[in-house]
Amino acid sequence: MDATVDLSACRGCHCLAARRHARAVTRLFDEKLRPHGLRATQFSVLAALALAGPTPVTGLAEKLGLERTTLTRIAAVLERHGWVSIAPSEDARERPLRLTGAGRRKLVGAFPAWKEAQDLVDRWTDAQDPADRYPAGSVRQTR
Amino acid sequence: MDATVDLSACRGCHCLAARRHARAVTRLFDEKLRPHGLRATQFSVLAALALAGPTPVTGLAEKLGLERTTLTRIAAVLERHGWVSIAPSEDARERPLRLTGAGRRKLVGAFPAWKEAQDLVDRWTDAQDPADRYPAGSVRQTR
DNA sequence: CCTAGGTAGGTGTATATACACTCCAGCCGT
DNA sequence: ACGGCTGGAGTGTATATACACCTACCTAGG
Repeated sequence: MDATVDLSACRGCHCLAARRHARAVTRLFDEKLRPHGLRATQFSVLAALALAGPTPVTGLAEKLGLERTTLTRIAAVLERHGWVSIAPSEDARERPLRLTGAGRRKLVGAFPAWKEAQDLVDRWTDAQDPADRYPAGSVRQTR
Repeated sequence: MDATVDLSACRGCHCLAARRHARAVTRLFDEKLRPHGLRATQFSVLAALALAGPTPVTGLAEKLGLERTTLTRIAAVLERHGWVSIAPSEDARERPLRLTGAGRRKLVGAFPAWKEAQDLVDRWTDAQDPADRYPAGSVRQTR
């Protein structure tokens, strides 16, 4: 019963802009990391663990700004690959995640690829407007 | 064989920042839209269709900056709810997506909720630093 | 007409994401 | 010691996301 709403305001949707930007950047990082068998999210978790040392799931999730339960699933994949393991803890409720040797090697090996992607995005943000207006598709033109 | 890599550079990862930001913003929009039974992504698609009229999947995906196959899945959910349908086309390969009456009503009904979320993010970006450094969790403090 | 190639779209599979709910372990008061 | 409470973590379910692959349809050349 209300056709007077001005839907054109939706063109400036912050959520769409943020998601679109994240998707584009993620596709680039995934592309660079693919030869190493790592996804962008997985790289983030491994890097966070390398920098912070063994960390319980809840704390790590907060650090990364994602849901605790999401990190649980991501950690399961990383464990399956042998890149992280559960560290012992005095408090049996905690299950600190710890980078394994294989995980550290994987991370260090993938670092140059990560750096490449990171530098590419640096150059984009320098060249383009400060807002995050990456035209759709421009991200993949590197191939 | 290389422990000399400076992993601390990963603290400034553009991909993590973009994803973290998108997750936070999405959680807010989802929270506002939840009473209407809509997700942020779904709202985006409905709004895009309302503004552009019937559009083939590929074109709409480009407009929204997401993978064509991703839009296929999203569209399936929207169709299931009766909010979009396949419009006829001369070219039988194309399957233009079209907003249904129910879809338009759903969209218009959810618009105020969307606007609320949009305005909230406006205020954040005005108040905070221009980069997108939302401290983890601050997004949910509105509850 | 008929086939080769290109275009529009869907499927299989895997991961990412989050909410609601459940479970287990420690803690604390009586 | 027990019983409830709280905190840390996992599960069930649904959607989002993308790549590799597959199918259907048009169109141009023969």
